[in-house]
Amino acid sequence: MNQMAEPVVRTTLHDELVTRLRDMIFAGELKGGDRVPEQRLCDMLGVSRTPLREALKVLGNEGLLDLLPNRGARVAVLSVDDIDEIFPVMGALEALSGELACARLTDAEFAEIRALHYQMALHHMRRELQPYFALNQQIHETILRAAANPTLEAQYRSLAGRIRLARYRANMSEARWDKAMR
Amino acid sequence: MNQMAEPVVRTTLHDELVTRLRDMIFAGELKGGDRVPEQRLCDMLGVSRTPLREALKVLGNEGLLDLLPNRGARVAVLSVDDIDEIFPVMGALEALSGELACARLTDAEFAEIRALHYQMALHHMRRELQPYFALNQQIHETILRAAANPTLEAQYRSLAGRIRLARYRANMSEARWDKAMR
DNA sequence: AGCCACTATATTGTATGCAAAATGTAATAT
DNA sequence: ATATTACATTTTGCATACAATATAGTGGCT
Repeated sequence: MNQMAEPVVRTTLHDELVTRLRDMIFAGELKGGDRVPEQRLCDMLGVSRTPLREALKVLGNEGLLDLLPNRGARVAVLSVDDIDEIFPVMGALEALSGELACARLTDAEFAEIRALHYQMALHHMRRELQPYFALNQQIHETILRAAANPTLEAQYRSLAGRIRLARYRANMSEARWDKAMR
Repeated sequence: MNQMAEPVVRTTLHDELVTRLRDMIFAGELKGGDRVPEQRLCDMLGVSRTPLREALKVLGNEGLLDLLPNRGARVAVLSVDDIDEIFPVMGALEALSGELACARLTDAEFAEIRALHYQMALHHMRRELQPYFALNQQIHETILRAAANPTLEAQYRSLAGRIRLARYRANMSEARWDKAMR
């Protein structure tokens, strides 16, 4: 027994459904404000209502769905106020993330991030929104991983997910990543 | 119709159960590492397993319970590493909280907090743990409310709840509230 | 036509039932 | 006596069934 056995990935239906539904929301298959028709989803996914509803409760708790008693779930819609509320919190978490990461990063990794950052600044200068956001996210992911704090990661991802509900995520602006980077 | 009607508090069983179980965990009726016997709880609370299980899923997602597939839920136990992981995140949120609060506090409110803070320092000096923690929490609550950011509040409370699972919450130390206060 | 009451339908909330998996126990073998 | 297997019991996961609430459709009325 000198080889580590494959960890058995035994999963439950509702867990699967949580991630599945999350993805559907992010992919826009379930759009903001839409009702979430339980029965239809059950048919689509080939499961019964019980696990699906368990998943809905979890997503409701995460803020991705609004759960109205007796009136079903709706995909959350973010008002401008909501966004203004979430951004500072994400900012604080990013700042901490950067702080923790700095203490652990090797020079090589740090250099890589600097390179990504430089490239991102370039895209920004050229107003190339799409690549800019892609790099931006990649940098955050890298820093977050380097911070090596699963709690932080979970909290951040949760908020990032909510923000993704907002169609326009313009001005995830410079001031913030400067701060996040140090 | 010149008087605002009482808002109808129409609640669902699983929502009720989420808060109920949370309280039971905080009160220590369900202790760390214990199995959570579904059937027994159902009998105690007079509900069926369906809403109870929905509540368990939510609490699992919050990190208060560990959900083991096919093996039930256990009240989460926090390792020292877990705590070390959570504290910096809470610290960051507290810092933000203080920052936001400062921008909104009236002089009177600020003075009140200073008074509380002074009193707390006194308790600390005299090594009166119990009153110290009580005041500490009161101050945090006040600042949190003053920050007027429900998202921040929710995130913070979630972490604070997890921390409450740890029996010894010694050294929620000075360095932190200095920072949180400015 | 527009508005209200009423009925029919659909959707949600909760309870129950059943199969699969895990836990506990007793009997057997070493 | 310890370890191991086989069996009985309990517990979990999921599906279904039933009751309560909301939605929508219809007809009558002003």
